Amino acid sequence: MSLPCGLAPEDGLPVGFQIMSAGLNVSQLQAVHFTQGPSLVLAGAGSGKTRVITQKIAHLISQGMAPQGIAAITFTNKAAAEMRERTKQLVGKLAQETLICTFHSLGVRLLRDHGDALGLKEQFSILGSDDVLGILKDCGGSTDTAAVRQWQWQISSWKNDGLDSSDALRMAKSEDERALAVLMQRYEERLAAYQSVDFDDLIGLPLKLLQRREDIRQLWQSKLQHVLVDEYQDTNATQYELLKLLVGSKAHFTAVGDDDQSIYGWRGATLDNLRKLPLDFPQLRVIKLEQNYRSTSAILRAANAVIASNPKLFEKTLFSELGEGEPVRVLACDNEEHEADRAVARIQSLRSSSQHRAMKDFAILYRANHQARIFEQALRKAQIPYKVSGGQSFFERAEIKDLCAWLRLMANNNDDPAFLRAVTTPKRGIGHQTLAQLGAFAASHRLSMFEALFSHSISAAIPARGLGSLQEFGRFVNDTEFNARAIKGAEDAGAFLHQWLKDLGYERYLFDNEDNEKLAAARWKNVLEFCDWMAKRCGGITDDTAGITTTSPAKSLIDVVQSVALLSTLSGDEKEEDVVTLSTLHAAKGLEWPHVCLVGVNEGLLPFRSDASDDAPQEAQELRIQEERRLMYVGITRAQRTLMVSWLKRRKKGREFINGKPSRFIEEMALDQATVREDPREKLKALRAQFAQRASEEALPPN
DNA sequence: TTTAACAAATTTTTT
DNA sequence: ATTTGTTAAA
Repeated sequence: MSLPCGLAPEDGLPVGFQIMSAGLNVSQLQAVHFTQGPSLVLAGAGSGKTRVITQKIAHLISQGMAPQGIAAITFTNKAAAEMRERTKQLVGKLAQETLICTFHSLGVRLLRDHGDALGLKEQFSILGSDDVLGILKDCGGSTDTAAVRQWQWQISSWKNDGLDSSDALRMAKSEDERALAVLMQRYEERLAAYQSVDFDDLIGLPLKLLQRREDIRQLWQSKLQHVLVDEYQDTNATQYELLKLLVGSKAHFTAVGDDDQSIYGWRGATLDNLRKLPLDFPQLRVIKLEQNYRSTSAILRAANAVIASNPKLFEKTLFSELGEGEPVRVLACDNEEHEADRAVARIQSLRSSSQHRAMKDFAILYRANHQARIFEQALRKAQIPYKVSGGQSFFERAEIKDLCAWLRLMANNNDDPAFLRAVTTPKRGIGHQTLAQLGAFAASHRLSMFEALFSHSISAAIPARGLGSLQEFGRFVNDTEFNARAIKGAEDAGAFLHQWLKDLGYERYLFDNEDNEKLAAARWKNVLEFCDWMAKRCGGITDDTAGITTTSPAKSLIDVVQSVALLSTLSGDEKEEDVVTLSTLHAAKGLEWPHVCLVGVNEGLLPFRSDASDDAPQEAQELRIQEERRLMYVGITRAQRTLMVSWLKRRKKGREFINGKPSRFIEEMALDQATVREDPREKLKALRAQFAQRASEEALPPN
């Protein structure tokens, strides 16, 4: 492949450079080579963005930059893992020195190192969102899950905008907001008492830290020579502020993103960050990657047509040199079952046609998780292997959460959510009555539940019977021998875990509490798998817990479990299985497949519409639609060779059936009328139905 | 007071 | 269909 004109870099550059530059196009090379200031790389879908980032890391190193001085920040652990892997392929072991992690794990790192400046012990806990839900229910005295979710959501968005409870209180416009701000304050106090942080704090607190402590800020600014941010369009206000403080006035950073793929507005991401970048950094170099290496022209044309209805932040048009390809297919289905059958039929027919198509070449993409179910059934019936991504994560499983709660509690006795879970698994004669009493006592004395347990005045508050079992539990948790082994026992972590499970009687507990023998066995298997995974993590070979690479030789169980809240899948089990993928559109971002079925593309489903969103102001409605449109764009651009888009003529909504309308995005794809025809088999079926009906009409005597 | 059995409600997207 | 809240039994 010939190098682009004017940029032939052979002379005057370090050895190894030519290998690295091989195969990059002009704009990609520009993006890689611009290192002396801030740059924004607008990377269209499939334009080789990960390649640019990894090549840039390699380039910086080859220019003599210390690998430790480079940070690459992503949003998901998966993206971080892939980036580390691909960097390793370019620079070898040096990749381990580079900080390649998610925003959240970077936050963890900052807080573990410097959290004491904010009154946070090193052993703080990270709360998952259902821990948070539980705390808010307790603080707000409500059991209405839906309502509390709303509070949780509002508090989270305040935090994402960089507001704390006093800001919220000051700015509150209604009585409701004031009440919520007060609740938020109570929530903050609780977290402080529990020595715990939530997901949003993992960004907000490090930001606070860098704002307040100049010494720490200096430390990091001099440590980091270049920061690369992946999926920049997904950053929220606090993440942007954090980035600015990390890079300092030198502003050596590379933001890589695509405004057309911004689909996380609902969790605080804002395109303002993209808009503001050229204003905040006038010397910003903007580079566009417009050549797509993934999809055929037919697919890309549909994608461009859809996104054309959105206002443009930066003008850019993707093009492909992979040829026209198969036309995009649109399919109208009678109902969900029919749609699932059609998707299965499509997979089967493509597989039986000339080329050898693997199962892993296919993906079925949908808007919401619950849509997966019907496709699972159909695939199972057809004996097609599949995996569901973006469903329930391994660490969400009850049995895994049980174990994590135990370990968390050992690490941080003040972790009340962990306490509440551990104290009742297995059942030890302690019920909500006793726990409510303990909780009330703890709250009134501003203690965590564990502290309250051994407080001297506790016996007055709780009947002796319950207190006895509680304190026995407390002693077991703090069993010195166990703790010592958990904290240092790195090499025999596996053996320790098994011993501990036995002492706990966890296996018996699982089987006693589940009358379905098989299910209990599956759970137990999960537990064992989890233990193996933990043990491996503690082994100290190469460790990348929560996306942070550390070279420390051995880690304790406690260290490992503290980052589990950030993980969703057991990393390392990413074995390439030859199976069909079922995925939400959100979880599909960054991935690609030769053949994609985009299903349930209905008005109300793909531009998603909830009853609540109806009475939102006009402008907000429009922004919502734009984000849904980007979601459609993401879906279309996942496909390499063929794309089928289907919609439902009748669909279930809640309990009853309603008539379905094709999504407005289907029309926006501006396909040739000829391609929007129904599948030939579909026609045949319709004909048959007509025939049958006519026959029955004839058979029946008129009236 | 605890636990197990039973009834009812509920679905956007996720670090 | 799964999961949460309520009620009844132990």
